[in-house]
This record gives sequence, C-alpha cells and structure tokens, in this order.
Amino acid sequence: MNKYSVLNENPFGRQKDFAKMTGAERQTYKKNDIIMQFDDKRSDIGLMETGLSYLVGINAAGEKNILDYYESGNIFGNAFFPHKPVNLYYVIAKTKCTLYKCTYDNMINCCRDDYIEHTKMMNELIISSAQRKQMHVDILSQRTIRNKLLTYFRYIAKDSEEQQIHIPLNLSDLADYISVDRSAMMREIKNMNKDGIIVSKGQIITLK
Amino acid sequence: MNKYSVLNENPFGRQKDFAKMTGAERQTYKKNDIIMQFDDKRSDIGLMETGLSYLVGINAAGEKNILDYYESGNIFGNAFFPHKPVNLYYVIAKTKCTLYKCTYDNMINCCRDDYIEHTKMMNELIISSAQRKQMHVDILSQRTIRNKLLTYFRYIAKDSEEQQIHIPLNLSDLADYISVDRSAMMREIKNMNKDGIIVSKGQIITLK
DNA sequence: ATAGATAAGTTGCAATTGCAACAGACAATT
DNA sequence: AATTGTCTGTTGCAATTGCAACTTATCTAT
Repeated sequence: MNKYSVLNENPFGRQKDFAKMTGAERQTYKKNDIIMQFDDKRSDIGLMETGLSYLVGINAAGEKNILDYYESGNIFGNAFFPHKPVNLYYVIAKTKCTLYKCTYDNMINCCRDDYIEHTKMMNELIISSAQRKQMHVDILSQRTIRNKLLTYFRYIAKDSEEQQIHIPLNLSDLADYISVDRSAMMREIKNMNKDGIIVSKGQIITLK
Repeated sequence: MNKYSVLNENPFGRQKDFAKMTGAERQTYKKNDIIMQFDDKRSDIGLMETGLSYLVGINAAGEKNILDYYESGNIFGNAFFPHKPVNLYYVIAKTKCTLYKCTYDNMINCCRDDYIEHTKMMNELIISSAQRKQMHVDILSQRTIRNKLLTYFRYIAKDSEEQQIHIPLNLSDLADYISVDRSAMMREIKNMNKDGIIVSKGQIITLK
C-alpha cells in the first residue's frame, strides 16, 4: 500500500488545518457559480469542503470538456497548470459548494514553527492533485469506451468493500470526463450489462 | 505568466541540488533498461539528468500505453500514483539515461537548516509533475486526432520563438502518447499538411 | 559495407464511435 | 398540480478511427 495516496481519503479537520496554516478564507458558492478562472494572472489555491465542482476546459472551437472534478478534500488551482495553457479553463460549481481559498504563496511560505506538519500536509495535498491527474490520464489513454469505463470503475471501487460503486458524476458528465460521446457510452454500458461484466442502474454500478 | 511553471525549464544545477539535499544516488541506465517498477511496495523518486525515459502502462489485455515521458529535470515516482493502480506500470529507458534516485521519505523529510529553499524546490518539482499530467489530460480529452496533435504542438511551442518545434518523441511513440493509432495519426498529419495548418517533416513541425 | 532492426509513410477495409434526433423518467419551481 | 428543465435511455446513419499489411527510409551494430 502506498501510504502517500490520498485519493479516497478525507481526513477529519484537513480543511480546518489548511485554513489555520495558510489563512485561507471560507467561501460559499451556489450551483453554476464560477469558482475560479484560469485566464488571469493570480494563482489562488482552492480546497473543497463540501459539494462538487468541475474543472472545465474550452478549446478554440468552443467545445467543452470536463478535465477534472473536485469533491471534499480535493485541491485545485492555477499553480497546477502548465505555463501558457492552450485552452480556456474555469472551475464551476456543479452543486452548492463550500471551500477554502488562499494564494499559492501563502500555502507554500508560512508556518515556520510547525513547518514539518505543514510541509507534510502541503505535499500530501499537492501530490493528491498529481495522483488524480495520473488516474485521469490512465483512463483517457484506454483506446475503447469499455476499457475507459472499466478503468474508471476500478479506480473508484475501494478494495476492501464489495464491488458496488456509486459514481459521483451523472452519466452525461461521466461521458464528458472520460471524453466520449454520451450516447456511445450509454450503448457501451448496455452492452457491458448484456455481456455480464457489470450490473448497472444509472450511477449505481456493480462490477462482476 | 505563471511563475510556478517549470514545464519547459531546466535550471542549471537543479539535479545537483536535489542530490545534495536528499542524498540521492546518481545512476546510469542503458537503452531498454527498466528504471523503476511500480508493482512493488517501495516509493522511490527519480529525477532525470540526461536521456529520455517512458512511463509505460499495461492493461489487463496486455496493451501498452505511453502515459508520460521524462527528460532532463522531470521527476517521477510511485508517490505520484493513486493507491491501488489498476494496471501495471514501469519506467523504461528509451535512450541511455542518467538520473538521481532517492526515497520519497528522504525527499520530503530532510534539510532542516535550509528548509525554505528545500521546500520551494520540492514543491516546484512536485508541481511540475502535476503540470505535465494536466497537459497530458488536456491533450487526451480532445476528441479528434487533429485536435490532440494541435493541443500537443501548442504546448510544446515556446511563445517567444518561431513556431517551429522539434518533437522529443518519435512519431510511433507520439501516437502512443496521445493514445491513437499510428497509421491514423500519420494520415491526419498528411491531411493537416494538405490543409496548410502545419508544415512537417518527421519530428520537425512548423505551425502555421 | 552489409545485414538487421527500427521508424516513416501509405492504403483498403472493417468497426467503433460520434452525431442527430428522438421518447420517457425524474427533479425542481411556481 | 402543472410546467419546465435536466437527465436517462435508444437507434439509424455517417464518419472517423483502428487494424492489417505493405513499401521505403533510416539508424545501428558487427
């Protein structure tokens, strides 16, 4: 077991510790609010407390993609973007959201006294972001819709429990996240049910 | 400009500083050597000095994908992987490589005296990894081969210089990296030349 | 220098996937 | 309770993409 993996963790008080260490401000957004835009020069960091938000990218043709999604404990920000991104990006509230926001500088340069705890926590947070992207790349690099879905499901499934999973995204948005056409994905889910690989009803899926 | 972006940077002495701070060991690998395997419990960190290496993932069907590639200054390691990866992964030397290796613990917990420099450097390194994955996700989430290629090219192109770029991967491996069939990619490159969007010869591409 | 291996480039054909356009279910709001 | 909007689920058809099978070019090592 990789002890640095925080993908499925949400340690109690993590957001509160974050706020105390960085001076982050607690904010509330309602559904469809823009939480953060990445076309400006500022480099804020957001840490989700409750709700669900999307990182959306828009390419030159105006096509939107869900590039990442954030739930309680997930971190996001311009700092995790390459210099000179080629598309437009923003984080939007899918549901009502509460989160903590601070500047990247505050996150990195603070808390001289308890710097060990601070450093460990910051690294955990930053690495969790990299881990999420690695998972996403792993999904997207699968060549068929079926393998994209299976890879995603296996990541979501926790090993110790039964193989029934609840997908945090609705099926329309899941199709977007794995970057395939929604109707084609629905067709493939139907085929997977027919082939006995999964049993699914909406966002509830049981792996066989 | 995002001052935390290190995608295209390779600060002089970065690897040497890394080694000094972490006690990392310098290693040499020849072409096709396995540099690191992610199926074990250890959590080593690698920092490339020279050469080119690939992060390769193999799914249950035995299909291989190039999930990432590492050149001078790039960092990689198990720590950037989600817990319980669903496929097999290894880092393999595409060319002769030199790199520095240390444990993740050594990278994170060392150098109390100059911890500010250390913290800044470690964060820069970790974030560069997240940035690379963000770029990759951005590429993979494009729905057509043409848009995958254009997104990749625009990331590679440096803004201040002319729009001629040299791709570090050969075309076979590029197809793998953007997760499309090689012959289909070649066909699309031909079409893009025909349409006047690019002028290309092998790995040398000029954006129009 | 030559052979062997690796990579670039091409094309026909098949298959998956995307697109469009539906109907029906469900949720939210007045 | 009715209306509006969002989401699920389905299918025919078209188009992109993948696969297979080549040839030619380039690199590598003996």
